[in-house]
Amino acid sequence: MPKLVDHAARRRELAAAVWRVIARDGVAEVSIRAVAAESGWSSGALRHYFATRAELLAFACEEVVATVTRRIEQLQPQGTPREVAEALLRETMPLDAERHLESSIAFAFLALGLGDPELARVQRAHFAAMAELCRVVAPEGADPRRLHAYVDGLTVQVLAGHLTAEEAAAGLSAYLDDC
Amino acid sequence: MPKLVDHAARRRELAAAVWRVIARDGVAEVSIRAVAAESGWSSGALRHYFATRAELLAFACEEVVATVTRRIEQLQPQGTPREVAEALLRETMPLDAERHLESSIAFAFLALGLGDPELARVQRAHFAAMAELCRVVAPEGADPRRLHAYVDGLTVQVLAGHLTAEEAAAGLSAYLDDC
Amino acid sequence: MPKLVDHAARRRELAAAVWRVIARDGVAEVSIRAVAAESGWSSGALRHYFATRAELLAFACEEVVATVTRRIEQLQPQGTPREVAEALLRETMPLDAERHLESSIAFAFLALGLGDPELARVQRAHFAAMAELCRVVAPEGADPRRLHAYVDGLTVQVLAGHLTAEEAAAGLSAYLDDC
Amino acid sequence: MPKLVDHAARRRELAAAVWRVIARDGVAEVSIRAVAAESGWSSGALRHYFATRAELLAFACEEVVATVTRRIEQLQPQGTPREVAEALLRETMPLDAERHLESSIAFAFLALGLGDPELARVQRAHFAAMAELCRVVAPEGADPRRLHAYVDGLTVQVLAGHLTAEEAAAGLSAYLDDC
DNA sequence: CATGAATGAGTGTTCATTCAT
DNA sequence: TATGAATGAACACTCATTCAT
Repeated sequence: MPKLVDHAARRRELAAAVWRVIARDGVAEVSIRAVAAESGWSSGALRHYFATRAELLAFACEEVVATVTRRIEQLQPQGTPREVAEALLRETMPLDAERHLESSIAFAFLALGLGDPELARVQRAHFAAMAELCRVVAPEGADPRRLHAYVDGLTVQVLAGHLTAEEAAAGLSAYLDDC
Repeated sequence: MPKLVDHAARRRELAAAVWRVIARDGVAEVSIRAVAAESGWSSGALRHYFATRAELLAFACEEVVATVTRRIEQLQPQGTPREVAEALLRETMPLDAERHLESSIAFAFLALGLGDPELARVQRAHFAAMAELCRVVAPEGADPRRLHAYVDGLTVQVLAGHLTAEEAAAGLSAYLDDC
Repeated sequence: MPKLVDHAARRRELAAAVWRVIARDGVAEVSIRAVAAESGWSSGALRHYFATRAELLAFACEEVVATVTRRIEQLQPQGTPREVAEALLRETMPLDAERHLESSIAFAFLALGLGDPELARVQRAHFAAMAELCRVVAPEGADPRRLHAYVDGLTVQVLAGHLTAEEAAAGLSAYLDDC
Repeated sequence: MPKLVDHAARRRELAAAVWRVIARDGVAEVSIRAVAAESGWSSGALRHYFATRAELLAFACEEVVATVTRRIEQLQPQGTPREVAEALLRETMPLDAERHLESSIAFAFLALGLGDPELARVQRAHFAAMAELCRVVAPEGADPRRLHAYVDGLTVQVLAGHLTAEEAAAGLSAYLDDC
């Protein structure tokens, strides 16, 4: 009997290594060798779990989105609709170190995806999920699409260093107040 | 008598070649060779104007920002404050082919810049200029920072294919109406 | 009770997989992995029957020769000596799909064998067997070595696409007529 | 002014390195790195003269054929038609070290060419040229195609180690005598 | 100023081989 | 016996950079 490996778990482990490389060195530095070194496996070993670099990147991108989605689905925020909306939207924004990492990875893939149809597909699904979330949580009378664009704008500005996390959080809070 | 070359003009010419490569093949395909071929110069010739690839990229990024800035400064839109605001902000958004190209280039650099301090510096200047523009044109009583984030969010969503140019333009118009 | 495996049969089965790979993809594409996939066994399983890739190739080469030899030995062609000669020699030439496959495999190994002593040994035995066959079937008064060289020349020219199977067959027939 | 290199000469120089690798290590050992090492250039340098490995191989193959062809065209053998025929045909056969090298290279490419259309094209041209030569020199009443096949058969048997150079030469001589 | 030759390290990918299970 | 996980070196090819001319 051969040694058996949980492929799905190993793929997630390798995707996490991709994230760490992106976070530390930037998306331009993601190479098979760099991910192998980061994960502690040999470069050949990655081949058992991802046939190509593109497949690895697509999965790593999908996993970021899935991670955020899972977290939001498991949250059962209590409170007024206004409080629920703020709690859920904050989960998607780069307001602490972990969420900043997630957002910067998703953002890096976004730029990469401009030239990669497979990544583009994953990302459109991501935007659609965010649009749906905004539709659900937007206060009565507020335009969920405007909310979505505003949240995305805050996110970009935090990632680019134009806003601090606190400024973005305050912006969101004020926006919801004004609806 | 030495041959005299207009360094600044040549650098702009090469930056334009960078843009064309990004637009056609994606930011991952920008190499010295590709830019040399696109510009019609030899790869060695680029060395006289940019010491390294990083320097070339930083300048190409700076030039995108400068181009948008110059265009806005030269515009003298007529009409009500509301009309002026919309006209100027539309100039910064990917609403036609030329502006879409500019925005996607700036956006590509943005993702790249997450791991490159020099690019990050250029981009922060860009955000600061946009913030200033929003401060100037925002309707009385409206929060210019909220406007800025909203416009950036619309831009990202168009680039990612989540919104069409028309939807983004309509969003901006409605937003200004509501202020 | 241990599981019993007919090693010789398994080795022949794997050799046949090698042939199919050569026929479909060319000799340069013969890898352990490709043969494993083609045969339906795991790559590790091949290790029990062939210690190295070179050993596998040598056996696959030997088997081609042995297959042709067995077929010829089992034939009991009827007719005049002239008819017997033609029938047996045609068995060795790439005149139909199956024999073309055999010949092209033997030929591929021949080129490979120029740099591999083990393959070279197998191939010299092959030439010796063909020489013996020609000695037996050559018409009285005809030089069996000349016949052998002529048949080999026809074979090469068919494999290289210089002659069609029909032209080669006609050449052989005319040659035997002229003896 | 840049350093200028005679591209055609450099390509021939690199093709010769390919030949030496084939002669010493076999056709399976021809890699860009091996040719680079054999030629004394860096692997990157080869890229200036051949865009891909396939291009390098095709040129090296073409050059073998061209070398033989040039040598035959420059020969002006004296004597009877019988003597001229023998002299020219001997030039194409592996009867001395240099010609053995040439033939073994051409032969190695032949096996490779079974799976490479570009090489196959070069080789068909080679066979056509040989067929033409045989048509020109074949004694009156002799079948030039039979002569061609016989010469090719002798060549294969020498390369495979089945015949010595002397035996092949004697075979050719006797064949021409018998026409 | 401009060229293009040259380098050598880098890329993704493939591979034969080893080995614990 | 058989599996498939794992390694690490090899492959073709691309690249930024250097430099003699």
